[in-house]
This record gives sequence, structure tokens and C-alpha cells, in this order.
Amino acid sequence: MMMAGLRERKKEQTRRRIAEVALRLFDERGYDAVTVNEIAEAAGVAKVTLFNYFPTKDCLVTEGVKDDLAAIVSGRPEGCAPLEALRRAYLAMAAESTGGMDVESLLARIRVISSSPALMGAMHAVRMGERYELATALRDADPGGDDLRAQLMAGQITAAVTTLQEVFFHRIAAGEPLEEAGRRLAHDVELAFDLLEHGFAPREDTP
Amino acid sequence: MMMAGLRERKKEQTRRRIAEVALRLFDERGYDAVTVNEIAEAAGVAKVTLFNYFPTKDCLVTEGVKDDLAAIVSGRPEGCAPLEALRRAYLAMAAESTGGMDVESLLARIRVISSSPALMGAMHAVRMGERYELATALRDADPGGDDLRAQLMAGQITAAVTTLQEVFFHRIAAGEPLEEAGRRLAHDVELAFDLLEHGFAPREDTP
DNA sequence: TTCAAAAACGTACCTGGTTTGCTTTATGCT
DNA sequence: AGCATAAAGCAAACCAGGTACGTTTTTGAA
Repeated sequence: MMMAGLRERKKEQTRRRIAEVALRLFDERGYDAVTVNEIAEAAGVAKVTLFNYFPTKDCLVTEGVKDDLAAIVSGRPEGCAPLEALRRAYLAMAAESTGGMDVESLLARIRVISSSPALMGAMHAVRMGERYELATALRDADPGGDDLRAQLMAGQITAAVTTLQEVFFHRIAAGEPLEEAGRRLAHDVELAFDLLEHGFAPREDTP
Repeated sequence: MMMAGLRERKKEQTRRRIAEVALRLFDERGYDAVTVNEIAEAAGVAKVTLFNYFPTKDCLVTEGVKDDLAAIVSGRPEGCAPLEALRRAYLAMAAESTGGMDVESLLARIRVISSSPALMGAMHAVRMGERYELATALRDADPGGDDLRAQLMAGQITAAVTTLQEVFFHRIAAGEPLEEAGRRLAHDVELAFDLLEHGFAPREDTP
């Protein structure tokens, strides 16, 4: 009865092989110039099997890029405001930068995504899902609060995070070393969250 | 020398016929259940001609839904902050609600869009274009300002407007009369722009 | 060893979208 | 009026992502 057996391991292995082959081909020749047929063939698998693992072509790349903002809010420590929890989480992420994952394949992923409008669109779709979940989490965090307010906050937070990621990706794709990009990211995170917290107004201070 | 002749009129007429037929079919049977072939046939036109007028299927519906935030910022009166110009523009839009366009087809459009994930995605793509242009306009409005700051602001503003529109669409699709939805929209606009202007912080007032 | 479930497969098919090359038709000029 | 031209339309074939379906292989356990 399900001893994490050979079967599961083989499945995982196949899935990883497909994703790796796809990423390599995309990086070599561009996302649009590679067909799923080629990927399937190169991975030694039938097209239908590929689509069994990944529901769409873009999922080959965008899988696992969710930041799960909602979880950060839900799991924040007692007495910590949602926005503060998110700020800390992103500062931590900027400090890690490459959290355990293979660096080269991470960079390849970023290159591929940044150079394909279709994938940028797919990323956006992912973000929209996150936004929805975040709105729910924010509503839970502030019961009795305004519903529209939660939605607006979720939208703005998601937008900020998206922009941060895009700028980060852009720098990486432009060849900036990962470490330096990470340092600058930390700075940018502060700016972004200050903007969220205090708004655009602080042009003229009224202390 | 191009006296707006019969040719142009016929073209415009064909284009409108295609769009109307498409909207009607989508509204009757759902976006995904209608193929472009059917639309072309129903409009008495070849598929290739349809794609000559509308580059993609979703453009049949999403054409002309751009709000052109950038133009509002660029064309704002002297001494008026960008955010203030946008607030006024959206308040005005909420007051008009149905600005001259045929109401029934407007409602059909909203119904169709709100009930199709694919079209919601397409709307999003439109918004992303707007965001980019808005970032540029904001940069122009504040020369010497921080580039990232402009991008973040553009993202947040776009997110707010998107949320407002989604809520508005949702109410319309749920059968709320246009006029009432417009009234509530005006109120929501104020909330959204206050949030943008002053941030999330103002839970406890510090006057 | 045997057997049922799960995984992989091959093939044909659908749909959005593009390409090619040909006909029709409005238009501007003489 | 008549004619050349350029725009618009068309039919049919094609491409790629994705799905449906029925078949074969692999695997875990009896």
C-alpha cells in the first residue's frame, strides 16, 4: 500500500526529464520555435504523455513559479500585519536569491520566460490566480473589513510583486550577476512596500 | 485622393457586421462553444477575411476596451497631479456609465467577457499594454524621478482600475441595473484612489 | 504466476491562426 | 466611358497546440 514505490519514482523522473529537455530546447532555440512534438520526441515520450504531465506548453516552464502570497499572509505570526509579513518574506527571498534550486537552470528559466511574450502572459495568468487567493486571505485576516478594499489591496500587492519580479528578471536576462541582482532587489522591495504602505502622496511632507 | 469613398464605408460595414454577429453568437452560446468558422459563415465572409479584420478571436470582443490611462496622464491640466487627473477621469466615466455606446451591446459584451476565462485573460493582456504606456507617461510627468517608482505606480494604478472594472462587470453580469452599478462605481473609485494615495496604513489615524 | 490498475502509446481529429495564389471590384486617371 | 491598378475577398492547404479513443505495456500485489 503505497510505499513511495518504484512507480512514483519513475513518474517523477519522467516528469523531470521532460521539463529539463523542454527548458534546454527553449533556451537554445526560443520558446516559439520549439514544438511540443520535438520536445516529446527528444524526451523519448509520446505527445499525449507529455500533455499528461503538463496540461499546456507553457506549464513546461511556468510550473512552480507561484510565490503563494496567500500562504504568507495566512501563516504570519501573531500580531503581524499582512503587509509587514509580506515585506519580510520578500526581503528574505531577496537575501536567499537562489534558494537551493539549481542556479543554471534557474537562470535558463528566467532567460526563456523574459524573452517570450507568450510566457510573460502565462506568468500573468499565474499571478491572477495568486491575486484571487490573496484577496481571500486578506479578507480572512480582517473580518468585517470591506470586501472591495481587500480586493484592491490584493491587486496592488500582486502588481508590486509582479513589477519587482519583472525588474529582477530583466536584470538577470541582461547578464547581471545573480548576487548583485539580489542585493538591488532587497532595496527595491523596501521601496515597493513603502509605496504600498504610505501611498503616492508623500511628495510634500506634512509632519 | 481618398474622399472617404464607398470602399471605406463597405469596409467599416463589414467589420461591424462581423463583430456584431460574433458578439451575438458568443452571447447566445458561450465564447468557447463558437468557432471562428461559424462566425465567418454567419457573417457571410471567409475565415481569412475575418482574420484580416481581427487578428485573433478574442479581438472580436476586446477591441476598443482600452481606457488609455497614459493619455489621461499626458493630457492632464497644468498643475494637476497624475493621480488626481486619473481620479477625476474615472469619476467622470462612472457618472456617464454608458457613454453614447449602444447599451444592449455593451451589456452583452460585459456578459460575454465576464463568463469566459479566456477573455478575462485577453483583457489582462490589454491592461498590461496600458500599464507599460502608463509607466512611460508617469516617467514623463516626473522627470528625474525614480524609474522603479514609476513602474510600481503604474502597476498599482492599473491593478486598481482592473479591480474596479471587474467588480463593475460582475455586478452587471449579475443583473444589477446599469444606473445603480454606475452609482456604486463612483463610490468605489473614491475608495480605490484614496488607497493609492495614502496607502494601506491609515488604520489608526495620526493627525 | 497471474491479474487488475495505471501509465504510456498511436492515431485521428478539432480549432485557432497563417500562407499561397487566384478572382473580383472600387477607384483614379485619361 | 473605359482602363489600369491596387485593394479586398476568397478557397484550400497547411501548421501547431490540444483532446478523444481504443490498445498495449508496465507494475504492485495476491
